[in-house]
Amino acid sequence: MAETETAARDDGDTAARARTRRAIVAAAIEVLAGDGGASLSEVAAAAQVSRTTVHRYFAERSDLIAAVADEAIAQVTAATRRACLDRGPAPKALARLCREYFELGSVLTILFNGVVDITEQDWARCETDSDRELAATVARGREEGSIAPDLTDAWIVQLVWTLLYTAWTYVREQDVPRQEGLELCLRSLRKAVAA
Amino acid sequence: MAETETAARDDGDTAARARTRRAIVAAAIEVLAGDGGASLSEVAAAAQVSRTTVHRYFAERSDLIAAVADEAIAQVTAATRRACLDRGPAPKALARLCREYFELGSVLTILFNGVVDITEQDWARCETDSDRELAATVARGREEGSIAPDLTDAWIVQLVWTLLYTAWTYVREQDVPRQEGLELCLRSLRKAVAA
DNA sequence: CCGAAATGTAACAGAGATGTTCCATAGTTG
DNA sequence: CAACTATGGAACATCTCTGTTACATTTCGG
Repeated sequence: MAETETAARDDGDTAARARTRRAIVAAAIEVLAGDGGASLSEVAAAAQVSRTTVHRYFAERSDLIAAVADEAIAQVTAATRRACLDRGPAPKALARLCREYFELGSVLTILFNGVVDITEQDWARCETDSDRELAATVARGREEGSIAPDLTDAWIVQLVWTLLYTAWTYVREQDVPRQEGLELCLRSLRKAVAA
Repeated sequence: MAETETAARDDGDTAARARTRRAIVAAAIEVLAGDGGASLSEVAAAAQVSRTTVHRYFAERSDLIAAVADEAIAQVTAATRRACLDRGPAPKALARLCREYFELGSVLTILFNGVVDITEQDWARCETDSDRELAATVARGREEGSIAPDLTDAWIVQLVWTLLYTAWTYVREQDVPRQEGLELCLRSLRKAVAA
């Protein structure tokens, strides 16, 4: 949900093409979250489209990956906005952000695993605007005295992502209700960063 | 260090062959930690051995992967033993374990990423004896009242691995001293699991 | 309904990795 | 030295994935 227009439209697309393009990107996110090295055939199958069609929209594999990255970042940006990080106490804001990010599911995995594999370089989530907002909130909390002064911004940013990823893994592998995973994540984060 | 005999010897190996076999497995661990889909040529190059030689020791790729997995688990088992989990307060024991695991470096990454990719199934670290020991220590801490009663064993096990992985990533990406990453990891874990 | 747009099917060439074989060459050991 | 071991190098078939092309078929809007 919340597929706006970043990688969803190539401006020049008809409605039908836009639909197909989004279906492919969405399928790619799901498939690549499970296996970063998945073939285009698998993506095509997941999108219920022929491999040829995938190539019609994304000439090279890297083009699809780029679209996936764009879409993922767009979704994270939207989720960050919805969290209204500048409102209320910093710890509460972090919790709101986690709840929003948690809903992103596969997008979370894609980003955590370093844009799938983009250049095989595993540069993991490079600095995004969202990460900077998150870091700023952490800094605010530290000044307010609600966040531990001995933890760096970068560490806490990393920690948030890690805990979310852990929660998803936990839910998937332990076959536990989503909400339970999320609650454990929130509890652990709150205690870990508390002043 | 601590390469005992799990995947290092095929019993029937001369000293020379055992050396080569271990060099290949060690190189594979390093290379595959960086890229789970790395080719055998890359592994061979890293081991300073020809690709042919790699195939002499490991007929198929999956054989090498299996040897890597065995070696990784052996190292984790040894590290777990060194931590003497049954000694002292549970939180202290967990910290000792983290310090030991942290030293494993690439082995950590290999296991965290699900034995590289073994069957492409991303079954991530399945239950090992070490994990069970870790879980038992957590349970002990909970009974002693030193570990939060509202966090499940499985969650904390997952958390330990994730935090270690995060610490490594943090050190690598933020170009920060190893010890600083480790300390942040320990501090976060201690606070997160505290009763 | 008709035509253009969108998709599917099939085939192909090329790149890269795997796994195998054969032969040559170091190294080691008796 | 001589025999044996371990390794390197090159060549090969095979496989999978990628990217491209040509042609047939469906779909949908005017």
